[in-house]
Amino acid sequence: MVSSAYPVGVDLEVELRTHGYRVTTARRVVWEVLSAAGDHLTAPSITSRVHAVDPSINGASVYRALTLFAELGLVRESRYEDASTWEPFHDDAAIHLVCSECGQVMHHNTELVPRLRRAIQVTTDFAPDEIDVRVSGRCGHCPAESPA
Amino acid sequence: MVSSAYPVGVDLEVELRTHGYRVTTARRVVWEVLSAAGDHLTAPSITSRVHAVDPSINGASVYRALTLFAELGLVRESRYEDASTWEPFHDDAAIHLVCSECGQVMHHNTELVPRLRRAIQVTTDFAPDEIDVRVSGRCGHCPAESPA
DNA sequence: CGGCCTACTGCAACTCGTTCGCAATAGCGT
DNA sequence: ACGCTATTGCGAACGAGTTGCAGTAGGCCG
Repeated sequence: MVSSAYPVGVDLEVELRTHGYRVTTARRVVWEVLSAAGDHLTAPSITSRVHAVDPSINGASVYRALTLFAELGLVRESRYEDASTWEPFHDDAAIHLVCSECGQVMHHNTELVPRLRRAIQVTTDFAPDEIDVRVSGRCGHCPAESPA
Repeated sequence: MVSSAYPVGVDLEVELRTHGYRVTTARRVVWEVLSAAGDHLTAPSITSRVHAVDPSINGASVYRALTLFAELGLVRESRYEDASTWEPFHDDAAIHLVCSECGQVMHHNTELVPRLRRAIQVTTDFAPDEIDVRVSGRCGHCPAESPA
């Protein structure tokens, strides 16, 4: 249904109106920034990108928009390293590969995640909802650490 | 060699001395708190537990101790929800089951984690280091949500 | 066992991401 | 176009985490 791996095709206006929220400039710009990046962004970096588009949008409004989007299930907030990051919501079969050298976050789909979900359901009395997998390591573009 | 599922048997004194650090009251107390809990604790809650034992220990020292322990690989810091939590280091075959009702964090071991590690190694050019799996959901002790 | 060197601590001020209250503004239904 | 009110911008407040500095205490050496 969508061109990229992300569900960026979500119609923000419809989504907002359906739930009785107004479509405002601030919300539109924040959404544009998120969709354009398609990846993990920290709130401060979202704010600065938003400011690049429209400096009159206040930082607080960015936070409010992000919080609202999260409530609507349009984005997901996750706490990685020293800051929280936001990204368009995606299927949680995708896991996060975080390079400790360059900090880049990649996504990887694996059927091990749904399998993990089933395993939990079967072997424990825990009812799984979201599964968040984060792998730290070194990506292919970063040189191997020189041995000590 | 320990009663619980955690490697609390790590000898802090030896660990510190080996690396040329001094064994101090602050460090000992912080370590006690971590070992006693054996589970995820936020920095503020660690601080208050430390204060319960010895109110003269400053919050800053707690942070410094935690940071040091992390460098020594004795504890792991992870960012969950709205705060960072610390826990005694354990094998990462253990995944975290976080109950969204009562907030309790349980651990669960599964061979799917090592398998996931291998899968990443084989199918990507990413070299995995730590794997952190966090599952939100509802634990067996919390009542099912009443249907809308 | 006592003294010295310096790692470590307590304190307090500071940074910075995030939130909140309130008056002004701008969506949007009519 | 008008008016109701959700939403914004602003600035102040908040809280976690950090830092510099002077005093304290760990532990090595004699």
